[in-house]
Amino acid sequence: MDGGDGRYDARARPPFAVAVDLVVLAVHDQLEVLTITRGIEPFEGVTALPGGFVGPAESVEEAAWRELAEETGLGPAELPEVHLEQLATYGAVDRDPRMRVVTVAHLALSPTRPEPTGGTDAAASAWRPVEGVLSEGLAFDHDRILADGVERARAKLEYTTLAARLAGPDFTMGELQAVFEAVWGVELERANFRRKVLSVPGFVESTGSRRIGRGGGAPATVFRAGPATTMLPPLIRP
Amino acid sequence: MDGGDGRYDARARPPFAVAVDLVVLAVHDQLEVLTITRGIEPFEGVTALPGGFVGPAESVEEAAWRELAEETGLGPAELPEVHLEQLATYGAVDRDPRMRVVTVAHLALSPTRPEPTGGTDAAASAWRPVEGVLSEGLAFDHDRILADGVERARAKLEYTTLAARLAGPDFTMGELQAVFEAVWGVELERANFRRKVLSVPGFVESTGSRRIGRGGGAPATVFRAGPATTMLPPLIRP
DNA sequence: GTAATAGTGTCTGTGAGACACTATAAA
DNA sequence: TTTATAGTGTCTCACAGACACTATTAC
Repeated sequence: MDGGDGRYDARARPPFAVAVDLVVLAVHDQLEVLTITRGIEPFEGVTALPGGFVGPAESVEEAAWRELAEETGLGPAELPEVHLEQLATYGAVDRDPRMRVVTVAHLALSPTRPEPTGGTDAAASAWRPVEGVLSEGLAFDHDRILADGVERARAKLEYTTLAARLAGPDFTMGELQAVFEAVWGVELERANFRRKVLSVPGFVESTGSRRIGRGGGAPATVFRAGPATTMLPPLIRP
Repeated sequence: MDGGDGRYDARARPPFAVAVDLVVLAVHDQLEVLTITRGIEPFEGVTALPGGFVGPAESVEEAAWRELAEETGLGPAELPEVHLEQLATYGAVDRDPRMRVVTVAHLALSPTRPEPTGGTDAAASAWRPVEGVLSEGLAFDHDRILADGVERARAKLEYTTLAARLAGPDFTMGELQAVFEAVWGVELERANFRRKVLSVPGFVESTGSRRIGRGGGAPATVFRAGPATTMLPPLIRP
């Protein structure tokens, strides 16, 4: 790790702070992201991603889960339903004007859109459409982090079964298709989509019940996520 | 980044060190990785990945390129031929027994296997087969980092044109196929492989010349890497 | 009735996999 | 000659995309 050259003295090193930032995505009608409005300088009043510093006694992964729980207000019962993975690390020298901060960004995909009552400043948290947030801009380098997170989510829908988690505890085939269409920003052919999803073993399971959607129409079979995690061959976006 | 809660004091924070570690891969006959043998405790005499600390005035990415140049001895002329990308960040509390170190691992793919004459301890650097290194074990959590790096490389060959860079400045179709087979550890069907590679626009370009390989046989067309970076549809490993 | 959604059937084109065949080199 | 590699041809099967058709609900 240090190249074995012996140049090692903890006190002599300048202070690095290590943080985690979260790209928390959910689908309502469009793709939405959990944002905060900063209450202090720098970037006071500007939209930013939730996050915080990694504590001395917690791993980076533990810090990400802790921040996720704090910002969403989700409890131990609902948190396991959220998918959390490391996204990338951002370490430009001047990305934070206050001091040297290296942040490990994480991507979270939530089946629901919990009211952001938790966290240290609840009123400043809000779910907002990704498209609007990206066009209006974010504090620090959070524009790029959000863009990278959205791209990761888009790519992961292609070869994993994560969409079934994003679609909620249960869902109709139309609702699952709507998740793909919202994340990818495209329209899919209904019949081919259904065939593909049902052809992947363990992607979805029928619950046996049926449900009628908003605009009427025939009752649809209700599914839940199955045990599979990957899709082979993938479902490639058009 | 700090959640806007104002709990901010650089001096009050415990010292985090931020490091970069490198998984440098090249294909000779098998898939090989650049390793060092640690000269100091902890893990003195144990195989490890090259790496080092991020300096106060350099970005994480700059530190990765600097370490890559130091460890491989490659100069400004050859370094651009190496593919370098961020792999993942490892932040367990006790991953380094000396102090809290968060390391940003990077993956490097080199077309050649330069003699590791550079670095601070040249004699301790060596190219070794990935399979053997993984079975013998590595210092710190470098086992997992190497395994993650190899898996990333395997996945990237599927949907990018990186194999053409790994195959060297120029290569025959048989040599390019050998790169895929070494990284994936499988055998591919020659005719179908050739057709697939040639069907991707910009994957490879013919140089016009021909070359005869080790075991004789008909002279083969020599190719070089083309401008394309992605493969659609992908070349999926069996 | 119309509009909207769910579910199924079917045709076509692309491409991967398997395998056969010819050509050109070294030993 | 044998052996090894390069290059091409062809057949089959899986699957994505497009589109048509019926069924069931709300209005």
